[in-house]
Amino acid sequence: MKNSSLYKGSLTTIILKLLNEHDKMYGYQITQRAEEITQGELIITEGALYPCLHKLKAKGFVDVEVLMIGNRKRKYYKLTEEGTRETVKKLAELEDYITIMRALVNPKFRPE
Amino acid sequence: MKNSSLYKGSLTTIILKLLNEHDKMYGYQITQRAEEITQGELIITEGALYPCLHKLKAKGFVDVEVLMIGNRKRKYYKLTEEGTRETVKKLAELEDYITIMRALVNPKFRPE
DNA sequence: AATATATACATAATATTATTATGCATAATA
DNA sequence: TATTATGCATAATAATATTATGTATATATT
Repeated sequence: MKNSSLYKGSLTTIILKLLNEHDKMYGYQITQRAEEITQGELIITEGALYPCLHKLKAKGFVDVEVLMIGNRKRKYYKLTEEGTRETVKKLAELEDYITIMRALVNPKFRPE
Repeated sequence: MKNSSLYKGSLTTIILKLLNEHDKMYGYQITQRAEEITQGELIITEGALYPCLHKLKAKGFVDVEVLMIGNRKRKYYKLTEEGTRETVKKLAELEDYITIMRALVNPKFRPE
């Protein structure tokens, strides 16, 4: 997603955070919301999105609810309690990552 | 490196930046310097390091010089001009990445 | 009415990136 | 003398994502 390898490994964190502030979301909605927030910068591909959602389900981090909208199905994902804890953990990891990368990249942020 | 998938995709950026401020470095030295700067947080494994250095060489981003230290060889890597341009590019990508992740994770940093 | 685009899910083949394990060898330290 | 540190390298495997493809309904455009 984006022509930078840096996004590799951050999709789960992104999805968890979006779910965390929307109560429940379906796959397509997640891609649209991510694009919206980043002003078109972050395109989540389906080949990455759906396997990731299925894995979150398998780990018990989300519950799934299928709704029919007209003749079309939507699969809504909602964080479980464990999923909420995982989100907190992932966000803390992101903070750590940014702190460390900042130190590596900018000598000003390095420890004495 | 570290128990977080977020680092996936950032090794090349890290190495380029370290080379950028050291004139020339050898592989083992890179791992030690990274560990030093991050106070032991960032462990670069050899299985990731050497293939990455070889790829930088193949792309013309570094020149290699083999020196014998006693009976032991060291392969020094030094940025080429193209490698320096690549470093600037990668650092800009890192800034963009951090900006976007911040927006995703913290509503305060989202565009209106 | 026909066609294109958007919505909505899913998976297979492939590529990228890294971990873990292994191998070889010299130098320093306990 | 045995362990740890230094120094390079690669193979097997795992994790993560891209690209391509498939299926289908809904909406907008010509």
